[in-house]
Amino acid sequence: MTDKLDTDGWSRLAPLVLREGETAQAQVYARLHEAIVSGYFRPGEEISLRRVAAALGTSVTPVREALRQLESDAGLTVWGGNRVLRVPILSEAELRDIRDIRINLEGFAAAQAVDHITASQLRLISNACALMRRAADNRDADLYLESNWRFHKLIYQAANRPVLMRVIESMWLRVGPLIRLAVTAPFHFERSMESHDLAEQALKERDAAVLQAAIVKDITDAAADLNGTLPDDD
Amino acid sequence: MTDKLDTDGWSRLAPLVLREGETAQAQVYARLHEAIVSGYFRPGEEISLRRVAAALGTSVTPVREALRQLESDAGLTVWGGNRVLRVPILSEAELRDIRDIRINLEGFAAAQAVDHITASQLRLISNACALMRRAADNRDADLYLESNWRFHKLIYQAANRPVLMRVIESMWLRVGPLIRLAVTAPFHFERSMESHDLAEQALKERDAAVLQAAIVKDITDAAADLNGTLPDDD
DNA sequence: TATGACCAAGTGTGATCTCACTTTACGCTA
DNA sequence: TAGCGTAAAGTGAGATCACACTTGGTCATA
Repeated sequence: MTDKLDTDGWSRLAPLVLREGETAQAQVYARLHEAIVSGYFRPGEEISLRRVAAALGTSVTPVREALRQLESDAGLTVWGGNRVLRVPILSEAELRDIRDIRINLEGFAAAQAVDHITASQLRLISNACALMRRAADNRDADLYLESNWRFHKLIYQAANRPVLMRVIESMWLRVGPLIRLAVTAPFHFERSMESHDLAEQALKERDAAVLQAAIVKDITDAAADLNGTLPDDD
Repeated sequence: MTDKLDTDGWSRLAPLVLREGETAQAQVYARLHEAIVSGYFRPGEEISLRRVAAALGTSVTPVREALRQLESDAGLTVWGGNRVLRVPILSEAELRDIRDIRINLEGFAAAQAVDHITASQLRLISNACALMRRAADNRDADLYLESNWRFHKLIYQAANRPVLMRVIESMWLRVGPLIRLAVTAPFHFERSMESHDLAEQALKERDAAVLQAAIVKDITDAAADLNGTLPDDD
């Protein structure tokens, strides 16, 4: 049993600490959301109500609502006649679809960020970029993915667009399980960091056009690497 | 009791007909989704678990999951400390946010549609546009809203982008409760139909740039009218 | 040994119940 | 009459149970 758990993401799901003022359902959702974005679960892996409930130490009720919510966000999809939930296996068409949405929205958000960004926000972004560079040098995938998301998130948050931010997050949720596989692509770190450096520089110079182009390039390159992780024939 | 029901959207919620192969939860979600997009509920109106369950003839369990899903789509939001769900009252910032997302994504989808659209799809779109024109002439808000959504939906569907379509739908879900109020704005029908005619013509001529511009103009004009429906001070 | 039938374990779904909390309305008191 | 306090009704949250269904393995049979 334990050996099975060690090979997947279940072992990383620590029991819930119930805080007052926050529902169990919201915490379950947050845990699973983070787990999926971080790529703890492999594409195609089954997510069982009772297993999640057992791992998190709650009943199935909050878990069901959280899973339904994730299904609504397309972070999970129902599978067979059994209606079991699985981490989605994206098709090439869906991946292209997501890439183009990201290009449109994240490019727009980045351009908007230039007008509103503050010095302290810029400092946080630089820190995230530096952390990401160190992770890339050390080939530390976990740290890289975490700081990569933080880097992008901080930029888009500077645009001060809550609805837009939420849509962008949902796109990351969809590609989350794949990103971990993509960083193993040859030269992924190097090419990705080129775009990130470019973006950071453009942000400092408040050059919206260059920043947008850098973000678009980053997304395009990443999508190409993601495409390489797809099964050849399916 | 009945007089109260007639003034809001509850009376339009007919009891569920349970079909096999489809979960009760999915049907509840579909019913409420349609009701919100169609503007059956006013912004700020409370949606109670037990009232929905009673109206639809099910227990609260499927309703809770459906409502949670709608909350995830931002079709509903939690209100006070009571955690009661309400139809969202959009702020000016959120409305602008949604407008810009729509401009980016629906403009892109329309441009993509030009390359893929078939003759039969074009015919359906023309039909929807004609229906919408008739509704505008008759000042028939219900028919107008329905055919308006069908018109846009058919165009975007021609782009053949499922993920993109879903994101666009979620934006319409958010503005749904407001749209019904916006059609009462002066000259809304006339101005809106100008853009629609322009879009239909561009689609026939397969002119992506003109089509995209027409869609963007339609969204921009509608957003201006929607802004007029917001409470003056809140 | 290969194959088919059956049984057990696991799955999501939906109903029901209890609980804590908020809101509302009624009645008592000053 | 105005104000306050209490009780009742309504709210969502969470746990638990029964049910139908799928899946997996095992055992018996050919």
